[in-house]
Amino acid sequence: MRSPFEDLTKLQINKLFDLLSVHQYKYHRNEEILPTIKNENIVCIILEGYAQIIYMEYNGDEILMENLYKNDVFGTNISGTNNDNCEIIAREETKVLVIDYDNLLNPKNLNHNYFNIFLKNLFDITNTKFKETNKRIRILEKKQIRDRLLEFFEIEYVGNPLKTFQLPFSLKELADYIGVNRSAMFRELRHLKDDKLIEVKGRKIKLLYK
Amino acid sequence: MRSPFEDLTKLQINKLFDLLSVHQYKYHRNEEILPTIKNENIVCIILEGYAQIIYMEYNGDEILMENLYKNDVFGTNISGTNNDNCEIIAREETKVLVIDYDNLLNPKNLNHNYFNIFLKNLFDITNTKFKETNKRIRILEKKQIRDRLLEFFEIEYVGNPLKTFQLPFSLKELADYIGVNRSAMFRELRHLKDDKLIEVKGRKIKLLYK
DNA sequence: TTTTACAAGTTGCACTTGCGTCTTTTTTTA
DNA sequence: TAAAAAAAGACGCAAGTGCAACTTGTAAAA
Repeated sequence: MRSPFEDLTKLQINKLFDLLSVHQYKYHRNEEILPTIKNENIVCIILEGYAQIIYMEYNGDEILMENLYKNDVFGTNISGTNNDNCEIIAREETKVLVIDYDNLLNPKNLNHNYFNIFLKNLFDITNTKFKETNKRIRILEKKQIRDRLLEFFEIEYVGNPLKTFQLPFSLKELADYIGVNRSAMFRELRHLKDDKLIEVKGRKIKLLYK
Repeated sequence: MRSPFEDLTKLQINKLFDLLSVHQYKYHRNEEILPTIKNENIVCIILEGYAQIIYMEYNGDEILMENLYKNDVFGTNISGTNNDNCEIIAREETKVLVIDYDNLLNPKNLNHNYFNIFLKNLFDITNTKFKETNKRIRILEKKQIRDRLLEFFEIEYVGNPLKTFQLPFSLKELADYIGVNRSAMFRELRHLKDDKLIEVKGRKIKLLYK
């Protein structure tokens, strides 16, 4: 993950924090991050540690929305994932930087070169996240599990001449990612194998079509 | 829709176009936009007219991904919607501005105030789009039509004290938006009515719960 | 007005999927 | 190394959904 502070010196970073009147908070393992101000328009950066965005269903179910590691950017105006029904939980000792979004858009800031570098970095980082989200939309729009899997392969494969790739996560997590029941996904993977469209060895998948 | 050129004078906009060595293209009704360079990292802005992003399924189906009106921003690094399998079609006489994404991130540009204003505008616009996309993800993640509808109401309702709102589009389009079969959605709306959870009058929906 | 087109609404059926439950395998922790 | 936990894998069943085909309503075009 690219750092939002790329191309900035230590001195510039300090100036930036001052300019944006940022706040820094520290959280312990399993502590909730920003429970009080989560409805403000803010942008946050993980300076250290590891946290998770958990979405609370109206029926009480909890869904893992996002893993947040060092340099990850999140916030109401960035992803919209932390709304009323979200909890952000530190999973280890975690340091978070909080920036007011409206302050971030203040035209006066644009006079400072270090701010502009920072803005450019944020722009690039959020665009990368946005692209990932749109990939997922293309998958979730499909009505059938088979189509979702094939779309996922299409996206992961992207012209890899070996037609083989390693799943970036477990099959259980893949089921969550493509939004289907785990055991139903297993069944469909088996059908794809039976139809000689793919080969599966652990997390390694080989495409036999195309 | 907010303009990417907000807070910029005519003169500044001209300077900006020069700095970014932008290209302008003009398309006729039903002409494909940028068929040749669609795999480049670019950011585009609709200067005039109206276009659509169409996604081509591997089975030949065509899906409307996005409507693009004046001032709309799109491109490979912005939404990722225009990839290999996408066509962008002008639906009337349409003028498009094309900017090279890497050029947009060139640190030298940051010395120009008008560029920084433009960057800030783009940042804000794409964040707004990103938030919308994340709303849709929250809906599409649900496994059942009922849950998708309730999540949609949750998002549209957002504390409206009247618990009543007007659908921003037709029921057919709503079915596409929440990614389910139209007639299955109708059935589920009826069930929600039968269970006295909602009242429906045309496109007006009243929530009876909460 | 009549015609045409499209959205809204209904129904039956087949098939897909979610879900629970179970066994086996692999990985992690003690 | 053993024990515990998590992931992988399988399966039956009921519920939910997609799909096709149809009717009704409504709004635009001839």
